[in-house]
Amino acid sequence: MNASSNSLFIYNTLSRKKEKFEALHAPFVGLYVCGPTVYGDPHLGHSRPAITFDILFRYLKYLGYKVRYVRNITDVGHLENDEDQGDDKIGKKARLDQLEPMEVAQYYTNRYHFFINKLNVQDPSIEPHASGHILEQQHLVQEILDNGFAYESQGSVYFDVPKYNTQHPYGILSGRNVEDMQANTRSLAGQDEKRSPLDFALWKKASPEHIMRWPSKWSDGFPGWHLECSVMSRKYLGAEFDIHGGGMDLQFPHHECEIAQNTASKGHSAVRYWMHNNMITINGQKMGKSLGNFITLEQMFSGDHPLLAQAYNPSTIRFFILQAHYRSTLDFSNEALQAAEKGFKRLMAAWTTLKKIVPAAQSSDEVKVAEISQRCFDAIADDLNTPILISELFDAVRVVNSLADGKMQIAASDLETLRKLFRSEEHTSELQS
RNA sequence: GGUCAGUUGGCCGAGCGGUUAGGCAGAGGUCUGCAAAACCUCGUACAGCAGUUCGAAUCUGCUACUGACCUCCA
Repeated sequence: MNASSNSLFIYNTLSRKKEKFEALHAPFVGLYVCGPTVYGDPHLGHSRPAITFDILFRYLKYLGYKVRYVRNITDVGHLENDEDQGDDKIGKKARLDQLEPMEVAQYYTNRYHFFINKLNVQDPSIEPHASGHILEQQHLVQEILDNGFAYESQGSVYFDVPKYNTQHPYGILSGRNVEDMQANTRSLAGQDEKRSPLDFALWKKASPEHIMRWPSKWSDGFPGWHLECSVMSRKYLGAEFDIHGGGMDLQFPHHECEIAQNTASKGHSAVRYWMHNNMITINGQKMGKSLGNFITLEQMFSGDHPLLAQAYNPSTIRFFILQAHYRSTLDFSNEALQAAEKGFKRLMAAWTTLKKIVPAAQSSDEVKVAEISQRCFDAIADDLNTPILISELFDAVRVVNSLADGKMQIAASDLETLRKLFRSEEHTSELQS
């Protein structure tokens, strides 16, 4: 391995530039990724961050870092809408189905694990639940109150965005400013408790029918959604850590609020590198809960959905996702999935062939294995450029097939390099079916 | 309306100032008998207009269109 194979450049949403990754406390790396809200089955869109950050997790470990990967489960606090008075997603589901909220959360957590694991995604190091950190969340609310960046109103506590903004810029991650937002914010119903429509809930008093509730000095209630990630990342990764990932749709308001909460309590943000994966689209539109245009992973695997021409293997889906760069949108279509399926099969066939190749005394001139290998590592190091990496692998496929045809010869050392390359792809990209 | 992305060959999808990305489909070929499979070879595309430059898909400006966020969403 030479120098470039030991580095990593990451596109940091905060600076809008690719930056060389430097661990804060090498050899340790802290990685936090926003996980699912467990009130429904995981769909194709959920697989993107899971796979993207799985690649990152594996590559960091390959580089020799000891990575603590924290991915949370949101099982409380996530409201139906952001008027900060809607129903809790889990609680609503529980009431409708006459279940304990934790039954709902457990059921969908299990389902999430089952389907995401099929995509060959490694488990995170820690998977904390928001409901298991209510006390810590209350402490953070109190800290922010003590520092004067929040106020209590009728049993609820809100973050004071305009006040915060006088000392720290609010909107640095998503490129917004408070003046513009104030001019453009829609007036939502039922916001009389808030001083400004930009303020967000840190603690909400529970209405009588709200079944998920905890006692606090302010009221019987529940924590605001944005709180959990600030609290759990701090608890498990420290007040400052390396990488925070998540979907682009979480950039605002979720991650922006997280930064504000951290800064309001500790005086500084916690995260060094912010990474955001783009969305999977369907007919050019974001696949998501709100539009109801999603296809669950279960349906993808079974083919049981009107839009699916067939069932797709988990490995096909993983390959399909990795054929696009994580920061680009990726459009779902049967044609694209079928193309991925065939390409992936060809790649795997070459790997099978490669295992049977017998080495010769020396390599033919065309067998430039070291160069291909180097380009693969350069690609992954360049902000996880998996599409380039895959295109290099297809160059390797051509070499492998020529070797099998006896058109080229390969020396033992080159053969080992080639096998290692496919094997490390197996480890970093898990292309093996 | 505000902010930010994007528009690449039949389809998907990289590239971000000069060199063939890659995959799928398609065409041609090889495999001592046909077909299939497999493998090999081939494609000169970058929304439009103007500009900068010796040179632009890549930089600048304008126009058109699409999308994301601004409300829950990975």
